[in-house]
Amino acid sequence: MAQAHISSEKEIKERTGGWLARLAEQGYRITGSRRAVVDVLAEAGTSLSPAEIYEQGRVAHKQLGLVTVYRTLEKLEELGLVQRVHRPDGCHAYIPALHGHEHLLLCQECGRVEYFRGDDLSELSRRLEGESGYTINDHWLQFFGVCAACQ
Amino acid sequence: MAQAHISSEKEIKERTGGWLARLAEQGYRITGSRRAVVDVLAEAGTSLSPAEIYEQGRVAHKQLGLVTVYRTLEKLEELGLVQRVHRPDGCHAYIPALHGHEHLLLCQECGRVEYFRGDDLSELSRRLEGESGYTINDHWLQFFGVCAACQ
DNA sequence: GCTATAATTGAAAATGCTTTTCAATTACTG
DNA sequence: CAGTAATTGAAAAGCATTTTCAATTATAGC
Ligand SMILES: [Mn+2]
Ligand SMILES: [Mn+2]
Ligand SMILES: [Zn+2]
Ligand SMILES: [Zn+2]
Repeated sequence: MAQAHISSEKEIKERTGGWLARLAEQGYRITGSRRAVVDVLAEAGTSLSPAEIYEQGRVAHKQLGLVTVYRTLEKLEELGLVQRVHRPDGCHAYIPALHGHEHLLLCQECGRVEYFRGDDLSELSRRLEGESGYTINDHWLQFFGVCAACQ
Repeated sequence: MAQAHISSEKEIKERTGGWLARLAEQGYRITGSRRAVVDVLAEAGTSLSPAEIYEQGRVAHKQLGLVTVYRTLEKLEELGLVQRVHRPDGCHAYIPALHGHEHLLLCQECGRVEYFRGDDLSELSRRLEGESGYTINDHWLQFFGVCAACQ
C-alpha cells in the first residue's frame, strides 16, 4: 500500500533526534555541519542530491562544506538512516530510510518519493536463488512516474 | 524463471546483424567503430562499463575512441537494444536487452547477469497508480548477489 | 565507380560529480 | 579547563561523461 511520506513536525523532530543519537552512539561527534545535513534530510519529502542538501544546509549553517555533506551522507547511509535513490539519468539522490529497506515510487518531475510495501519479493528472491545458484544479498525496486500534483 | 543468458555463436551473430540492421534502418551509418562496439556488447554475458567496452573494442578496431563508445551506447539504448545496469556504487554498465524490458540478477563479483521473468509487476504497478495518484511510466527491478562460479 | 555531402570520428578540452589532502579548528574526555 | 583525536572546509586531484572541432568517411545519386 502506498503511503504518503509527509511527516508531522513532531515526527521530523523525533527523526532528527534519533539520527543524531545514532551518530553519537557510533562515536561520531555532533557538529553544526552534521546537524545541518541531518536537519535538511530528515524532513525531506523529495529525494535530494548532495548539492541540493549543501545548498539548503547552508541556509542554517553558512560555513557548511560540500565535502562534509558527502561525508555525512556516507555515515547516514552506513547506519541505514538514509537510502540512496538511483535516477534514470544517473545522478544520485538521498531520502530518509523510514522503515528499513523499502520500495520506492519516484516523481520524475519534482523528485517526490512515496514508500511502499505490500509486495513481497522474498519468495521470488528464494526461487531465483534456487534456480540460478546465486546467493542473493540485496535488491532494488523503483517505480518512476509523475505525481498527482505534477500532472 | 531464471534463464542463463549464454548465447550460441549463431545467436550472437544474429543479434549483431540485427542491431546493425536497426541502426541502418534509423539512418545511422555502419562504421568500423560502431561495429566494434556492437560486436563486444552483443556477445557480452556480463555487464560492461563504457571503459570496458572501449578496451575490448580496441582489440578489433584499434583507433576506436571512447567518445564513440558513449555515442554508440546512447543510440543502442534509445533503440532498446541494450539496457543500462545501475550498480550500487553508482557506476553504470550495459548489457544486451534480450527481450525488451527484463528484470536482472547481477553478480557483484564478476558482473555476470541473469535475466528473469515470471514476476509480474504490472498488477502492483496499477495498484500503486490507484493508491498514489501517480502515473507510472517505468520501473527497475534488480537483485544483487554472488553467482555460483564466484562463490 | 566517382563525387558530393552530410554524418561520423577521435583528440583535446571542458564539465560535473566525487574523493583526497592537509593545515586549522573544534567536540568531547577526563 | 586542558589535552587530544575527530572533524572541518578550501583547494587540488581524480574520474566519468560531454562538448568542441577539424579531419575523415559512409553512402546516396549520378
Ligand atoms: Mn544509476
Ligand atoms: Mn524489498
Ligand atoms: Zn511530482
Ligand atoms: Zn560471479
